[in-house]
Amino acid sequence: MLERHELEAFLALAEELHFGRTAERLRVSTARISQTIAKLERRLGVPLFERSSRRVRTTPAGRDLYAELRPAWDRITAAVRHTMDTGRGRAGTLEVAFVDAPTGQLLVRAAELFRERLPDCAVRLREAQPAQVIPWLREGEVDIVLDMVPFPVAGITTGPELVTEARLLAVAAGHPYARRATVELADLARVDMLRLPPELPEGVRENRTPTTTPDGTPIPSGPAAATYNELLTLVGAGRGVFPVGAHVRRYNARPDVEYVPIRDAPAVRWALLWRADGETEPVREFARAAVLAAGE
Amino acid sequence: MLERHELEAFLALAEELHFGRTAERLRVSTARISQTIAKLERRLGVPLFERSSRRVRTTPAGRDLYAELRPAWDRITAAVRHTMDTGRGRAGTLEVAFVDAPTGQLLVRAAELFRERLPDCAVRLREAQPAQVIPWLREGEVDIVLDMVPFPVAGITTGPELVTEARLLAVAAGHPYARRATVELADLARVDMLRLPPELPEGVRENRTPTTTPDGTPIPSGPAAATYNELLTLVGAGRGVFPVGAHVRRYNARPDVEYVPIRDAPAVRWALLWRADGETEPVREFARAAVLAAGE
DNA sequence: TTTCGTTACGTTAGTCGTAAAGATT
DNA sequence: AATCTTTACGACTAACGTAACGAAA
Repeated sequence: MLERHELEAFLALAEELHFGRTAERLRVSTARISQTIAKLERRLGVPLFERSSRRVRTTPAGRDLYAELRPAWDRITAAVRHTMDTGRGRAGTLEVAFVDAPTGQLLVRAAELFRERLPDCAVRLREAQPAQVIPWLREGEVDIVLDMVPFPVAGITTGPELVTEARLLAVAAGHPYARRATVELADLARVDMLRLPPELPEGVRENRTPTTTPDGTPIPSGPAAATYNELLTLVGAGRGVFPVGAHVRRYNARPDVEYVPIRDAPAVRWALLWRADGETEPVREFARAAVLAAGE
Repeated sequence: MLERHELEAFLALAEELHFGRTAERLRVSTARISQTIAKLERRLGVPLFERSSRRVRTTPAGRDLYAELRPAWDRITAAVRHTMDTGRGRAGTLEVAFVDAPTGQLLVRAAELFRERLPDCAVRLREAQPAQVIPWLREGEVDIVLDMVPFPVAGITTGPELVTEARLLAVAAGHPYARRATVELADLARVDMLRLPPELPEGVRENRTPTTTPDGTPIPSGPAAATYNELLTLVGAGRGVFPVGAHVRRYNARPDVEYVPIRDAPAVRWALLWRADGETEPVREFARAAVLAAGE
């Protein structure tokens, strides 16, 4: 027994001595920390913390346990990190994915620069669908993904921003907006916004496809779609609109879709993502190479 | 990352070098070991084992990882055990439960003997319903339960057998079997067998309330009930029959229920149960005391 | 043909967040 | 009254077993 999440909750709480900060640090709710610690104490049969709503302190048993657990757990995480570093290191294969086909171009250049620095580490480049990004990173299916940010997901690190571009609205060629030079966020209240798949967390979806205009007016929802081709096909068929980055104008020109700048929308930002505990030397090196490639 | 079950699967497989034995040792299916290791290797990006259907060997990376993880994990488990021992030890409270009221008598005597050996460790005795035994042990709500065995549940240890007694069939006072000196297992095919709650695992329920006679004839099922009082009430109301230990004849005599020995049924055996990783000094001491109390 | 590891799939335990309640200063 | 922890509850992830499959001797 003694699950990983219990161990980490105990160690973090013993250091923070505050449920709220512990929860924040571990990116979970305070309720979860409370219940995790309570269950652990029941199982061990010993109170590990004295707490009131004002003060949290370790008991002697908690102090002793912490003194043993902290170094042992550090040793385990260090060993795992070392295994990852050497295994996927200079002789392994770095798995890199991109979410939107055109942005993949940047990664090809990055891979060339990367190869000069770590010639023995191969790079494999593939496309990921939006809903695959999180499970693929979590399961180690890929090491790095180039995706839009912000990407507020626990356990996933956002690397340096590589590209910033204007945000355009993809609309059907025959749509009234298609003839305008620009639109505004407020205009979205009068069109249907296509949706990303429900597997994506709320924070990510809201950033890509807002549900309200800046003044709070709801934006109607259209159908959901899993891939960019599906989305653009739906746009072309007049089923709704979808915000995209400016590069699609060049890479995804289609007769049935027009792209209109959204005057007051925040820019589209692209960055590399990786598993927080998967930050190996090749990952860091690839991130450096990608920054160089983006600056060219 | 690196969950407890992954860590233990890795360590066990590195020692056994055999998926089947590893699964058996950890009390899970071989399929689970295979998938757990595969996922771990994907996340680390390194093969940890070379395997064919004939031979399993560690890779160099697996060997190195094992050398670090084994001592660190041992240190963690030892620290947890030490915390449990001292916390619930000589100055704590041992939580003991029994499933069937009359068998609780034995525990009262055991608690007296226990107190002579560990005078500073209090004993609290309570009754548990059949469906509570597993969650109560798992969550540390109780440390020891006196229950019928066999009790084939992962993570729960069966201690020494304390009592063996004849198995009787509880039948309604007016039932034809009530006038017989004995019945046989084959006779069960012609009555409704009351059922224990579905939360109980298959192995435990089948032992208490068989679904077939020895020659494979199905035994009809009656309603399920959660407590012994409910069960006996249903028996008295003619809703079905239920196998019990001989002690109920003395402790649960009721006008509406008769108890008839089942000539060819295995004896009812009682033993202490505890969480496999909750075997603290007080637990071992209480088990010794219970053996002495049973021998009186 | 037997033994052993892997893949596929449906089930369920247990972790999760939200929200409301309770406690302490 | 404000701040912090605990309890309650419904949702969903992911670990689980069964069973069918595939590979090696």
